[in-house]
Amino acid sequence: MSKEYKRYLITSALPYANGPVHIGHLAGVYVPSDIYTRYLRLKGYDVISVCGSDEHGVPITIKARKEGITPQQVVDRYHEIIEKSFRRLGMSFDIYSRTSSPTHRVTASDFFRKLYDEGKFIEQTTEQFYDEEAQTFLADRYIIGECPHCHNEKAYGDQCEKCGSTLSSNELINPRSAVSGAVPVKRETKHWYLPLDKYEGFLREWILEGHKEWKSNVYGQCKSWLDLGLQPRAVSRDLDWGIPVPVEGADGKVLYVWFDAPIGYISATKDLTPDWEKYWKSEDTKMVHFIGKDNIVFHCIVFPSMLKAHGDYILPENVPANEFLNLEGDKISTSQNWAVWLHEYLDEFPGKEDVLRYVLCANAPETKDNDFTWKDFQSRNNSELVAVLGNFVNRALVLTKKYYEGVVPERGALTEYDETTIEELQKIKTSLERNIEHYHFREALKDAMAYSRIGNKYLADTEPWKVVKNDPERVKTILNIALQITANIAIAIEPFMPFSAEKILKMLAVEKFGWEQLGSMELIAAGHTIGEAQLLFEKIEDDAIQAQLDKLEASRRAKLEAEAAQNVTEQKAEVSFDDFQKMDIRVSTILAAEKVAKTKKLLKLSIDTGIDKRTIVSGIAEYYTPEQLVGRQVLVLANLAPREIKGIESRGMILMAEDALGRLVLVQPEDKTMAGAMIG
RNA sequence: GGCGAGAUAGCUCAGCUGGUUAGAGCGCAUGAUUCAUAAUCAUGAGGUCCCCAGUUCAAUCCUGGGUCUCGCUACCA
Repeated sequence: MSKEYKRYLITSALPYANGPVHIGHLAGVYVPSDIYTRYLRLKGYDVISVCGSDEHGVPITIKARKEGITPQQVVDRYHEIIEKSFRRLGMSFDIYSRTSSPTHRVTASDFFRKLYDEGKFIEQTTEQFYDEEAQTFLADRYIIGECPHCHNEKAYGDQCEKCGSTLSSNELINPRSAVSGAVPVKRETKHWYLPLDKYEGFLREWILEGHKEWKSNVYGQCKSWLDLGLQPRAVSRDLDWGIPVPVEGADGKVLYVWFDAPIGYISATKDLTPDWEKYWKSEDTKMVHFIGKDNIVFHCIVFPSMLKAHGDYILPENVPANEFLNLEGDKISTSQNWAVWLHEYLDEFPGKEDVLRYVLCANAPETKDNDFTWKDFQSRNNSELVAVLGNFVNRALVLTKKYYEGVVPERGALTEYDETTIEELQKIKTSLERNIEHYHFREALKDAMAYSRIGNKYLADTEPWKVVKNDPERVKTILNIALQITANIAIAIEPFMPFSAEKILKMLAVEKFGWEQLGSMELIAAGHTIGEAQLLFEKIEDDAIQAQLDKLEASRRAKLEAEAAQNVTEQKAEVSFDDFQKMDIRVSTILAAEKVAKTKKLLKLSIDTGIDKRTIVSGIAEYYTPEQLVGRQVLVLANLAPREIKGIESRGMILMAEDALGRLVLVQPEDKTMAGAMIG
């Protein structure tokens, strides 16, 4: 696939405007996207990079309701935070737009209308829950009820946050509206569906045959979906926040957020340039979507089907999706406040934008989920950026100041060693380019760092501080070369660390170079006077790292405590003593335990209840191994009606305490007690 | 259990379409050095390339089976 392209269109997943951006977003999408874009620009290509806030959808309306403000106020707030923090990090989007913009409204609306007019949708009337008091249809998220699995009273219609089950609102026990509290009724509503199944053949051909070079995670996911068979997907919703469905009689209906969001790429381009069609409708444009793995289905299956249905637009040439970044061993979680937020980082580490860019690129989850740790952050800063890159640049500059008052010396005859060094230096370029063009940014970054490593080695081997004593002419050549290497570094690191690249240029007192000059030994003329030397990076001490670790721990604990306090369920209805007496709870001993085959959570336990020996199946395999359990005493509700689980008759229930996170802990007598002892 | 992705040095990762002694950075050890932010440079230690079987003259790479990790999904009194 070595097609020649005339221009590039880079898109980065639209951040959802219900919260700020964290390092997971950056490592997965934005840092790689910016590296790629900056590289293409340096090469002088016609390239535009578009992004913007995704501002519609139910979660934003829920957040607004919770805070007692309008959805527009929610998105205004986060749009500003996100845009500003992106800019501060040096994200070089040509435009950062938003889906609540007028252009987008028109674009998305027209897009829908064209497909509608051409009969590309299926219309279907279904029954949905309706809140008669608030006079509105209720999305699954807006319905609260009792979870059929764990009996949590506050389960949502799409998911129970306590036990993690995926639900549909029909399954909820005692459903009620989150809006008014009213009992919802079923009412008919009409929606439009995009028949994805009709595009299966096209997608198969296009992806499975035409794009075998896509990353294995992306290709594999696509294949999986295609093999499972695609279903029509609804493109509208009953909601009052979003883009109205542009069809007569569709009052109260908006475009479903996944339908309108990717069109945001198009409207952003429109806002950027009147020439937007050139980027979206010419086959000689190369479009690349940078996304995280959670977005693969939309960008590889749904959006291409939409574009295909529309007919005027080109398709992405590649979709280099990254995996997820973990933080200190745990999943990044907004709700548990387990994250490093970009805007906070920028405030707490002023002037260290490039350090974050560097670490997130060096550690990007390109092939599998990866872990960000503050210790690694510190180590990469101190032993790579400071010790290798910053140190070399500083050495070259300080030596020049010291020996020549900052005037670039003439280069004389080259030794064989000089020649070898220069050759080695020039070899890097090919690898660096290939790696960036194949989205191997981590490797590309190593290549970029190689210039400094070679520089350090060159100085160590040529020892100008010694040679200067008896062969000052030779030192001129050495330092000239060292300065040329420094200038090369400014080019090579620009896509990755634009701030530092700029600093180097300023210290050298030269203008920005183009990519094609990489490898040249003529970047700075002899006789040129360089500027003041300053440190590119500074060491990060242990206490700064510890402060971050403490902060993480503290914020998570605070969040957990707050949640736990909220989640203490109300006292149940009063029972009589007789009711209680009906329950036969006994101290029992676990005799044997084994995992139930083909399940993740179930253990089959042999129990001595004192009355008899029996089998109980219990869902605690995630918290206890069979070995831990054998011999332990537990409390068992013995006279619970037997129930068959996975083909095993379970007679009784092991009593367990469940914490706010749904973790289970066994309840057991404080001292060893006779099996069969009654609890009462 | 189903689907997808992974499993290579203490850590984080490269290894293109199978081919002689499996690589890099960090960390560690020893030595050199002092221009430089106690930075640098050299050398070294450290690997049953998850396990088993198969295909092949040859397998880290291909095939089959298994184990473990992550994500989605199912089950979860």
